Amino acid sequence: MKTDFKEEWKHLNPYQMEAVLDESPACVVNANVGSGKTTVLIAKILYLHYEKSVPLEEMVVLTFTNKAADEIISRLREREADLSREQVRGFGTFHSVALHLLKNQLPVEQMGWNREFTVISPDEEADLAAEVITAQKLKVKYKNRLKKRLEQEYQGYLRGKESSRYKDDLFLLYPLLEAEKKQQNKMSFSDLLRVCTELLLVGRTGNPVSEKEMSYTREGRTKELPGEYGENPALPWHPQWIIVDEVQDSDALQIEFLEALKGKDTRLFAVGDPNQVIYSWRGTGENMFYLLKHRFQAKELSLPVNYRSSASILEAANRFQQSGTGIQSSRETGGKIMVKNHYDPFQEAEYLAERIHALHDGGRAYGEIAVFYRLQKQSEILEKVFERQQIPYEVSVRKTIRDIPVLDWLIKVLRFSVNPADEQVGIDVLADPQYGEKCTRAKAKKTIQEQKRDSVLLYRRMMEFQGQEEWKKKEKVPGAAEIFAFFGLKEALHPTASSYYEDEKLVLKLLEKICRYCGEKDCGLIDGSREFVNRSALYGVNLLSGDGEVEESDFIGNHDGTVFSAAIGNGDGAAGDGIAREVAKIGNGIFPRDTVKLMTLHASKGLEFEIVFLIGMNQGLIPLHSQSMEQEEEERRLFFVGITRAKDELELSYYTNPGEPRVSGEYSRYLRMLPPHLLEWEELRSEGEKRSNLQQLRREVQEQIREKREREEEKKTAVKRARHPKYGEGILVSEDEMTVEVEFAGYGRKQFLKAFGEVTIEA
DNA sequence: AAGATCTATCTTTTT
DNA sequence: GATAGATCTT
Repeated sequence: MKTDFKEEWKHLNPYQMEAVLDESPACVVNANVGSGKTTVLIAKILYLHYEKSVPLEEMVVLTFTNKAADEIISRLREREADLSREQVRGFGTFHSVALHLLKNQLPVEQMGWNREFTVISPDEEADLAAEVITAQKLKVKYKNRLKKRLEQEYQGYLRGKESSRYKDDLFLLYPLLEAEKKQQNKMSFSDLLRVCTELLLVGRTGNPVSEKEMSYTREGRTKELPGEYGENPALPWHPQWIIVDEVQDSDALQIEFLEALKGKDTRLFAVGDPNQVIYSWRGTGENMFYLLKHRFQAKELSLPVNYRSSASILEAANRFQQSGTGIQSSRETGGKIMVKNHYDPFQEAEYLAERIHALHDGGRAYGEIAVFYRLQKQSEILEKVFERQQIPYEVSVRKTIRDIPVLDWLIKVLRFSVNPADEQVGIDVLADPQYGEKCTRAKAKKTIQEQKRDSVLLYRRMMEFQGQEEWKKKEKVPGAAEIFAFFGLKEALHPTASSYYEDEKLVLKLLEKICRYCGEKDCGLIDGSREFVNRSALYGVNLLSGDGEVEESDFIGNHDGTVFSAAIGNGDGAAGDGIAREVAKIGNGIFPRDTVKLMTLHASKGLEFEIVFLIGMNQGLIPLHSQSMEQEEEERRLFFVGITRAKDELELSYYTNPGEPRVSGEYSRYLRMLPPHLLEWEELRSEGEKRSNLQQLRREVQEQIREKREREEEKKTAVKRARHPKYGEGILVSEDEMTVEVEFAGYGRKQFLKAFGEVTIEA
């Protein structure tokens, strides 16, 4: 085995080598863009494991996304085919590792939860908070922004600030909410990290970081904890190594988790790039990289050499590098960066289609080309035009199980089944207008609180689930059809509804996935499904596909739930229900399909392409209007991330007539910040802008986009139920001034004139 | 209940 | 820098 690495290490440069071999107590690596960060990370793990005989189980490898964790594990598996799940139990996102520790090692009971706890999403936490507010008659302002407030002010609460920003009862809500979560035996994302951190700190002595330095620990909070772990001598557990990827993205809670996890003999190795902080608006601190270095008195190494981009692209990027000593190029030359203007987004899309065709004819694969933009909605025009021009493309769209109503509901059924203490999710299931028991939330609550098992089959089955002795055994995992029948799902999915076939297929697929998961984990259905639903909460999830399988008309995504929904340039991409679109899997940054990739600048982070078009380089778009200096700096980093994705060719373009309210017809000042000798300007603005075919294109595309938006709006509006004397209860499909359209189970869709007043719509 | 005032959102999205 | 929505003031 060892010789393999010697061979591989020949390709490492001295900086990379130094990082791999470093064994300082704490080390942070300042890794420039494209400097082989992941290579170093993997080499380091392999080095420690094979050369230094550190068992993989003694390493905790933390990433920020599931995708990154999956990439590391799969690269490891290339070396060691029979790598077991157990061996890499410490590899994953901060949250998934915390979950694993809470489930398997830490005495979670001491904090008021039970080992069978489930994980809830921020949405569910906000819903629960709203209920607590009502029940306790709290005065909380801005309830429509509760989710955001809950998250934003949590740090302040933990740090012992006296009251919330708006002088209301929010800080009274937190402890009540926590009590309710304990009562219902469930944890939010931040609970996972916080509770895990606190338990790791229990009874700890001789730590490099004293508890007083823990910035979130409130006076008194730690004292409430029991002082020791009781009879378990293995605790507290500390790994030999902690390895952190993309450390610039960590937040305060994550740093504290690191501090708690790090024992006095634990070594810490963290890699990151302060120039690629583009998510600080969602809570990442600005200087986490240096904060970490300071906290752990870490040695700082750097990876200065970029192996990705041409010399001219790097010279441009260096003007936007905000920290560090500049990126060193590994390539001698590079063509100029093209700068072009277009009349408007339509003309630009037409131009791009033409250019891409030419590139393809010249031997470039579609998959080597990407188009980046600042805003999600900028993809619409490109999509329509590329469809017409027969350009195969994929757009990055985040899709998860939660976006598919029937699966969202099914997961909730399972969540309640494995944790009947979760009253809230039970109510969600029974009161679901589409798949539930056609009852109000109040009635569902009564059913659950009074445990009226006999009234509703579904409720009874959910309550009986955990009692199925057979299903506790690992050798008795049932098939999907058996579980389907057990819950009486056929009835719930309305066998006569037009959506039944699709729903049933999706449900069975997910159930099969769960059964397979139990097999892999070698556990019974009860434990397996509890773990599965928890993972699905953290995984954003698309767990519908097995690895690598790509089926037509299927719904497949990679592990972090990102799906590149594709249209293959053959007309209606958004067919039917909008779910079963043809979709391709991306994993590990490798795109199996030969398609042009369309994505936002944010989504481009971590990827690379031979040819990159960065469009909409207008003042007010790149950079987007920002109200603070910090935000403006982040816009610059975003641009930096975008241009450094390109290996060979970079083309920037702007509109002279953007046609959007906040976007100026001026080109971005960022273009003036680039060294002029690197740019080649081409004036494309022509009279062609008035070509009639282009005007027709504009009209048609705008109409299509308008329709698409309407359809989406329709879908978003909550499902309303309607009642008709003859057809009974149905689901409201659409409504205007004159008519209503209702879908009835068994009768299909019917339209009615409002004036007749036969149909009553529920509020 | 109207009118004044405050706040966040125009954007990006992970767990 | 305009606007929608919630909250506060009267």
